[in-house]
Amino acid sequence: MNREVRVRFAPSPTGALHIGGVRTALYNYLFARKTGGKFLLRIEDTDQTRFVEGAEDYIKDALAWLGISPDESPWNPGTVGPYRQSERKPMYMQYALDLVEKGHAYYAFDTSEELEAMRQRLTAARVVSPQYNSITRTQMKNSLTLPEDEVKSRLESGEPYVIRVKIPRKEEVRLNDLIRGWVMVHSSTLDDKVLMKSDGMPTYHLANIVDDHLMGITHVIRGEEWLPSAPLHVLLYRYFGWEDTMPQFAHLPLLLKPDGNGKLSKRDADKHGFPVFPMDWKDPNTGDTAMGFKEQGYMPDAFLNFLAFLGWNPGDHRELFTLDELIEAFSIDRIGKSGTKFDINKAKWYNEQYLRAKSDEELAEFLLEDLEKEGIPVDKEKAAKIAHIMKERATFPSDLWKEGKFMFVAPTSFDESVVSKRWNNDAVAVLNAYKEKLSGYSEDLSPESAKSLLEEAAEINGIKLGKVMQAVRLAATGVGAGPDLMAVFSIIGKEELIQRIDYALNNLEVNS
RNA sequence: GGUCGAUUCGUCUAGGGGUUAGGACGCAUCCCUUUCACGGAUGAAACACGGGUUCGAUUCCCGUAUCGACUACCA
Repeated sequence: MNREVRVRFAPSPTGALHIGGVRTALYNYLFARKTGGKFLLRIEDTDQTRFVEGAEDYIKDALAWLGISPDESPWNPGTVGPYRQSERKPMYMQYALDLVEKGHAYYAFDTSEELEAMRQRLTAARVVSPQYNSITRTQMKNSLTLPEDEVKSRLESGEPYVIRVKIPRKEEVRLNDLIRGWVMVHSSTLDDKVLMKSDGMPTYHLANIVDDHLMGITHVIRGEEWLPSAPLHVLLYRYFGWEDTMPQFAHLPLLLKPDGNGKLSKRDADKHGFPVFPMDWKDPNTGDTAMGFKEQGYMPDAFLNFLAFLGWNPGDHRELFTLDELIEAFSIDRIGKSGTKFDINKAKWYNEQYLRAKSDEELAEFLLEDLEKEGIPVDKEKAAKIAHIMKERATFPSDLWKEGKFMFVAPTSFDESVVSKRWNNDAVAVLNAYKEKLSGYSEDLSPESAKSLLEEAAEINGIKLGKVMQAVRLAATGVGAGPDLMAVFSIIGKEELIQRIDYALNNLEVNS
């Protein structure tokens, strides 16, 4: 039985797509591409009370930003649609009924108060885990305990009901997880989960089995939080008679908080000042905006590379992978088992690697954008030159402007520690001489000419250039560190440089 | 509490019955250099614990501990 691989990413539109979800989508995508299969996107919106406006668009946009493109989705449907569970609503009841007919499910009429009372009763009786199961269902109001005609009349009268799966009392359920190996669970620890809710919508458990079956899903790659309910899903496949086409399961390790323990959450993001969402997300209910990797300056290829390595590795020492290379190298058996703590430093490092690999022209585009916002007109050629000397020291594209601001704006204040250490009579003498040399120089300043003029200025004063270099930098940029100074001079130009030297000479005092 | 899962440097991880336990991020030192950064070199840094099995265990088995997930008419 060699079916075409079909995998799905099935988020629910209840808010921004979490980074863990993005990684799940990525692994599904990589697996599909690697195996020549299909990657589907299915929206799991069976809980109408949790629907959040804009969440679906967010999922779509976030995946698009990263280049994780579904082969089938609500926006480019294939032949097994619809791709939103809310739109598939009419399909589910017949399957639930089929299970009732086969004796694997039953109607239950208990109100939430009655359920609560049951739990309290069991807790009081010191039952360790109060649940609706093979024991307790005999004391509840359902089609197993009620007379047949009463069940019928309740159903006909329109009384609200749910359909629950009837979990056998004693049975060993086993499943062979692609990542974890054999997992065995005894049915006595499972409960009679609700399959159909009283609002006529299926729960996740029913919907995902029915849809995965109908959509021809061959592999279910999802988060570890689903592992405990996986045995239930196996049982459902069996009850439906779909065991021979049951997908294989792969439960991914969780993404953990960087410190301490627990699942990575938005709270951690705020605490540590890094994003957990791919893009900015404005909560329509609170109006709060949560920051995204995109807006923080992470580039999609870098972010993807970073994400792929959170729980997976290629088995060799390579670190930098394009999407195509990831596809080529990917395999499920190289996914780790244990939870992965989130380290934003690694994300930054990846971003730096990708930033440096970009051409000066590409980076100039980012810089030009920022400059336009600041109202500073600069031509492309100059922007590219600046990008060239700045990119080795930038983490984000926005650093080009932030760290290179002095290229456009003359300093009006000077780093005190550098002033006190380096601003001396020698520096003043050299700068005065340099100023004159510059004034007498008729051509455009190149890095080479800037340097030779400076060397001359030092020489006529009998001063070694190295001794005053820091002061020269200070005068021109206001700080003691930065990219190659002669390149900077060439870029800002002769006139600007003279003005800056003048300003420094007039405003800085030589300490004795 | 119960069920399930996990456990190699601070972090991400490779490895797997006999290794100087490898790499990456971060950190430190040195080199390069007009500074910072980049780059290069070097260094500190790990098999959770206890029992087995074995000539030999970090690796296999069993416990313990710790951490996590799940335990809804949420997904």
